[in-house]
Amino acid sequence: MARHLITSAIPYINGIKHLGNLVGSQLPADLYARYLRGRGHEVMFLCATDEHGTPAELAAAKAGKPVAEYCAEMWQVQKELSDGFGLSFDHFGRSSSPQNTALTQHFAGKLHEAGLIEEVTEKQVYSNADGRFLPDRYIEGTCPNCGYDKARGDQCENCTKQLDPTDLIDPRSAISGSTDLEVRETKHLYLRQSQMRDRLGDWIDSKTDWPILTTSIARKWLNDGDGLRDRGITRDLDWGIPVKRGAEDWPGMEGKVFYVWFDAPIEYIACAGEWAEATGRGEADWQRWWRTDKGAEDVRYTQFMGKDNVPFHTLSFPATILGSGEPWKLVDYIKSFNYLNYDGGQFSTSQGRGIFMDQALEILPADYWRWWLLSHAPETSDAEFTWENFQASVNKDLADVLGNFVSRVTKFCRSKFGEEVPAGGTMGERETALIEELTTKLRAYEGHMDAIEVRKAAAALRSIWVAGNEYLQEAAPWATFKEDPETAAMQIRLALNLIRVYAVLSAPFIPDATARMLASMNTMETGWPSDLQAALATLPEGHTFTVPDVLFAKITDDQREDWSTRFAGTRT
RNA sequence: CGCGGGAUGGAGCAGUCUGGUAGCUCGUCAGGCUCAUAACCUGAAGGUCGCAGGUUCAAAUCCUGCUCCCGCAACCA
Repeated sequence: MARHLITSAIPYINGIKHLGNLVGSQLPADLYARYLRGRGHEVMFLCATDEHGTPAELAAAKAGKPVAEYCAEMWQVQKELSDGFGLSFDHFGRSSSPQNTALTQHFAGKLHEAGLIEEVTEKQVYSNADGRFLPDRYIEGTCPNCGYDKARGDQCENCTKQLDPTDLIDPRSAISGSTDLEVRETKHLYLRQSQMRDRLGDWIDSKTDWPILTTSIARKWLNDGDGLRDRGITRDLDWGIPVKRGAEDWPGMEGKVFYVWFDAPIEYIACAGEWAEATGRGEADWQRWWRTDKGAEDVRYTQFMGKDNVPFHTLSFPATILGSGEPWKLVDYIKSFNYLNYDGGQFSTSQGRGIFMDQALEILPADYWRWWLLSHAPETSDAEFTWENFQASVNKDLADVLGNFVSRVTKFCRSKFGEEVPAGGTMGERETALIEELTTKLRAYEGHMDAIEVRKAAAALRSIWVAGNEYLQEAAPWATFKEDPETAAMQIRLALNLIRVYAVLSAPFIPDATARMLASMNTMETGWPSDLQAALATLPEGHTFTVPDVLFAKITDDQREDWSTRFAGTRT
């Protein structure tokens, strides 16, 4: 038994997440966590909401609520949706927690002691009407290059030229539209990542088993241009973690907060503290996951995220940890994902384009989404959601292959033997061959899951399901029953046991269906069936069961067309 | 010369690192079965692997050039 720490990129607080967000981090992380628990490992699976920054303030203002209240409400909403999708976090925390506040300030203090913090005075655009400094992206104006009148302060979307806010002609606030802007001097703290370039580079180079997507993005940032740049870790905002070094005030930094990307990854650690508090545990209980001097040296730490998050997890966060000089656990493996597109374009939170977590659960159970998203996870390139593909995959895999297997076995048994595992008969060559074949397939499934090859794991699981149908076709208990009821009983006994095995193996992908399969098989035996021979004899002769309702109803053409139309536009 | 990912039968993908008769799922067609959610099982047709060169006995796989798609480009997170 090993110990696994798993974190998913923490979703931003400013709204309900879409399926693209879900499949890029939380869902595959959950798959892995459930699998490892199923194999009997000790798992700590953490996630949280990322609550700081300008977008949170603006979203709260739009909702007409104080930002703290808005975040608390949205945390609740996201928590309920993650429960709805069966995301099995040990704790779903908040980056605005007291634990994260203290820890973020602690790290800043340590980095300061190590000489890795630099104070920089810079010029920033201030909007008098909005009463706030504006990030480059929130300044609009006319592009000096192409004349596009909605160019942003960081880049013109029309001609893609990179800009400085001061380049813009007739600049205005993207928030209020006000042109009453001025450039003010302000002081900020920079993390001297450039000092740690070699250490980070060596560390990345040592990760030869990481996905290409992960390491290539990291290397690009390390080597591009002048190399890794220092990064501002503070902002002129009201909502955030006050800038302090440890418990002490930071002279000259009054009224400023840490940059959201500085405190967000630290929440991975703080979240464990929140977990300990919420479950009545002490410091040692969470530190044994995070401090290599306090029991975490045997922990394997795996992070899940979309590709846009990679630089912060391969460079900025490790820079924070390494720079602190303290023995915090560094990530062992980073699994990153490309993007899921929706019907020819991007999912978009800001434009309300695509399917959002709440809408998804309104129309279909979580297992449908979990199965499709995971079996089509954008691992090697961007992937695309289409209703046609979704309907076809779900109907075939879940309804026809798995659901129908459960249905045909249980109904046949009920009609010929009653609702109990039939007695009699002995296994023959065909059964030996089946067990051998299933064992091979199971080892392949385990291999892909261990390697976090999500799509391959889904394909392997599916082929395990298919083997059941192939066996039934060959054994043909409906025919055997006429001349040799004892042998038919053995065949069905095996098939009923196979349902239980399928339930256990499928749990990481479709936990709700697993629960229903186990309930109908009237069993709580969920140990991993490493030894299939033994596992297929778990339900004894005479064990009662019930025929379950249809496990997965098919998606009809009418439903598909209806949803396709309904989700064609943007969310209102 | 900004960086990275991708391009394989109608659709979605694997195979590329470690060259050696192109594989999987869906769809299509044919057959079988009749226990089952008109489900299941078997078989077949269909691709020369974005384009052009090169290396080699042999290239989807290695090298060179090019085209197209997607993302990123550090103060959005």
